[in-house]
Amino acid sequence: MPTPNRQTSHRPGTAIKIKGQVRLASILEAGKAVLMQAGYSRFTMRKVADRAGISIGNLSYYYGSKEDLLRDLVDYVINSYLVVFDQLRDAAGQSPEKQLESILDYWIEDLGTPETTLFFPELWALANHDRHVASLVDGLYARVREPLIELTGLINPACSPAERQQLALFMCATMEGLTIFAGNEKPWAPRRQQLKRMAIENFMQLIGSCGNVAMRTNR
Amino acid sequence: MPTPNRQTSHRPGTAIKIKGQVRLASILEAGKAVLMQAGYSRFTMRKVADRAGISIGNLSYYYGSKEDLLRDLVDYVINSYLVVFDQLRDAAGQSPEKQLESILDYWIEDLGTPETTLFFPELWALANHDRHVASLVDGLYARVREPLIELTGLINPACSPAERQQLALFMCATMEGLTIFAGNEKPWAPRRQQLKRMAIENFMQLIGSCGNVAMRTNR
Amino acid sequence: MPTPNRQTSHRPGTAIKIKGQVRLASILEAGKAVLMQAGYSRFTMRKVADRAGISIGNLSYYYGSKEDLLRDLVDYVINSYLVVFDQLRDAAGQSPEKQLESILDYWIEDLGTPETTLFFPELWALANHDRHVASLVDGLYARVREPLIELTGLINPACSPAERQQLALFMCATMEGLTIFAGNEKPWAPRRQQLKRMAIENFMQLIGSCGNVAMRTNR
Amino acid sequence: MPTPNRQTSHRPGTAIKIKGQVRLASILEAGKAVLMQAGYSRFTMRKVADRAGISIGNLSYYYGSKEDLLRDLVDYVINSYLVVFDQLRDAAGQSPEKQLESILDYWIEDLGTPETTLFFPELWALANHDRHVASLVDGLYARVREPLIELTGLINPACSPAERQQLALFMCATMEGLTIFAGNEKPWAPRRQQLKRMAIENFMQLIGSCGNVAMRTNR
DNA sequence: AATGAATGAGCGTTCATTCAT
DNA sequence: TATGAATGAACGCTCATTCAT
Repeated sequence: MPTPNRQTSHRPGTAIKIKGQVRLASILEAGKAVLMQAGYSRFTMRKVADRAGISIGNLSYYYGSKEDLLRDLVDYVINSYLVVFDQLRDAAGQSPEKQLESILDYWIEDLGTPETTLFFPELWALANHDRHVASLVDGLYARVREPLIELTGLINPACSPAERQQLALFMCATMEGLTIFAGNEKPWAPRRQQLKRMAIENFMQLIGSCGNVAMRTNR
Repeated sequence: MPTPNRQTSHRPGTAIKIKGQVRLASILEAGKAVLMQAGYSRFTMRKVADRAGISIGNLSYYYGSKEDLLRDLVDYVINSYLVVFDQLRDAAGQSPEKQLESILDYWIEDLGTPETTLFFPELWALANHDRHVASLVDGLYARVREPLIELTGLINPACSPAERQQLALFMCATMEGLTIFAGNEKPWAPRRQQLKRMAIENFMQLIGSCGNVAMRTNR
Repeated sequence: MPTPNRQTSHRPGTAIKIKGQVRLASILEAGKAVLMQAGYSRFTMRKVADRAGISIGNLSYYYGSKEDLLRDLVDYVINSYLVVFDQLRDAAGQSPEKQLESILDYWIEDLGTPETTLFFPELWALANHDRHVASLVDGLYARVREPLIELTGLINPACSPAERQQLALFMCATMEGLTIFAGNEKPWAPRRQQLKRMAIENFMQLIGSCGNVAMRTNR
Repeated sequence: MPTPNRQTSHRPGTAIKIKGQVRLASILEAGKAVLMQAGYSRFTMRKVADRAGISIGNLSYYYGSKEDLLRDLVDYVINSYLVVFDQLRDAAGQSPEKQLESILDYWIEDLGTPETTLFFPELWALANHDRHVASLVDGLYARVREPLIELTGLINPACSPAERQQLALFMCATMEGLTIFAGNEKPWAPRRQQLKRMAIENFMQLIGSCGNVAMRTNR
């Protein structure tokens, strides 16, 4: 499995020396914090520069435009999620059911963190207005579905590839939807564990019922 | 079932004559269009005024601040969803299974419209940074869950109230999550019908398995 | 002594009926309050209308422009001072010294009121940028000096008319200067009585020394 | 005697290089000119920027708010008066009477300049609505009274400290009051020299009569 | 690699003013 | 007389961006 490839958008010729690379990282971390705390509508170059402890002039040296910064930022954050997801996948070694359960378990715990609760809605809204962000988001979810598709096939070999993809998408939808209701400080946050159990049991049943007559009609 | 109550935030003393009320409506429609097309980060008073065909001065006459306009706008759009949802509920007359199916059917069709696809992600992002919007959104979903909870109880009387609430929330989460993946012009839009069928079958199964031993443990 | 003539600037054709005259008076009172509390830089038609309990539209019916309102307002307030001053003058009947003393006494008490402390500095500043206000202010002080000039002549007949005018102006200057330092809530307000005594004694001495060699040279 | 301390309110991090300091000075000069010519009610950031020959953006770079600019401006102008006043005090070397006379002479000449005639009434009006300006003005006059108090004591040692303070305040009041009547282009401007002589003689007499029975009663 | 200085467009908002009713 | 509705200019201020150093 390949390490996620980052597509950097910073100004060519910058971030060449080590100091520059460190600075770049601090800018992206600052940008992430600002985006999460303020939301994209109040996401400004000044705030990012301030939080990174540099001047706006210097920020402009690395990112010639706000758009470039945003894209790099989205790419950066998405990749950090992918890295973790890939690690999760590698650290398997158990039955496919257990592996799936552990992925879902991690996912639902993560969706309860402030980072994920705040970041993803911004991402979804952004994707609706920025094609580049949309394609990054698509790429993220495609990668996230990969282990789901794989494990679904292992759990129930009767599942066709198309069914497995749809199942993976369905699980994704439920999990992302739960972010809105059971994310950090959300009304259903106290019931997160029960929702987790319901999701896992439901998904297992769903995978099990795959290949049935009902699911094959009219497709 | 009560008609949704709108809490208007426009400047007191305005929208008193018919002309003003008409204008107010046109402002809210314009605001909705701008919010959907441009996203909240590019949602400006001038754009709303332009689209409503009035001057900024006149927009300010009705809404003293952007915040007021946004709140009224969110309230207005949310209420228009509630109105439809309440109609859906009233137009029942069939078996609870069919009623649930028709709600889900409507829901998934609606989530494929540009309006819903564009509006809701903005709402989720906004709710993370504006308490007032957050409470309006909470209210919306509470109302949306009502018929779900009711029908779940009719379909499977073995379901406890707590279970029914959780089930309703779970269904909500899945549907809203599908907006991101199968909304208007989204990658999975062509598979919307299959996803609909999967959702309905899955939810029926889920409701049916309610009250089982597996779901009752550790709660 | 003539009653002060008010030069009204309200729109011709308005304030014809009694209701209109009453309204006009309430507008002027409202304007006075706004000017004192907010200062001219924050003196707005809206605030005046609000305080008068009418709409801006109706305020515009009476005063076609802010400038007109301001002029009428200044005229109105100035006249109210003149009315009191004239009463003071009429209610004399005592020795000229006592009369002068009673005028100065009233003056220094008045300068301690919030109205006078707040209104006059606005007037002085306004007069520097509005010729019309300047001439109204000049008229006010000319009238105020009249009894001073008269009494000075009665107290010390050796005073030439020119000297008497200069003396009256000098007294005016001191009193108005005291507004800045010993007006309402000003640092020297607690010492107002001592300052009053100092002023009265000093002016008496000054009037007494009029006609002396020292004051006549080089003029 | 300490050099007056300026408390600058410009945005931290600006005016660090020489160019910035020069710009700051030009802004303050521009601001002074605008305040004097237009009055505070028409004192706008744009006018100041225009007069300083810079963009509003750049003005905002130095002063984050109009309030900050105004405070710095008042502080700046007041300090320029204090600098001159302190020089006047230092350049003594003569009899206390002559020193006092030279201060009053300078004062009354200064009050005839357009700068002083226009600036101070704005200051008095401003002080009524802005606590910060009020305290700067209080500080100014406290410093201005210092040499007056000192010289009064030298001229008439019978004067108690309290009497000397009151005398100094009284002289201040008269001089500031004269600004309104005999300032630049004011009706009494042609009689400024005679008023000066009257003031000086009067103050000398007043100082001389200090410590008398009349002045000591009831205090 | 980094900064302070500068720009100009655009923001939300307020304002005096006008007008139909 | 009085109001609600409407305008458009101007306000203070923020913003992304550029540039010289």
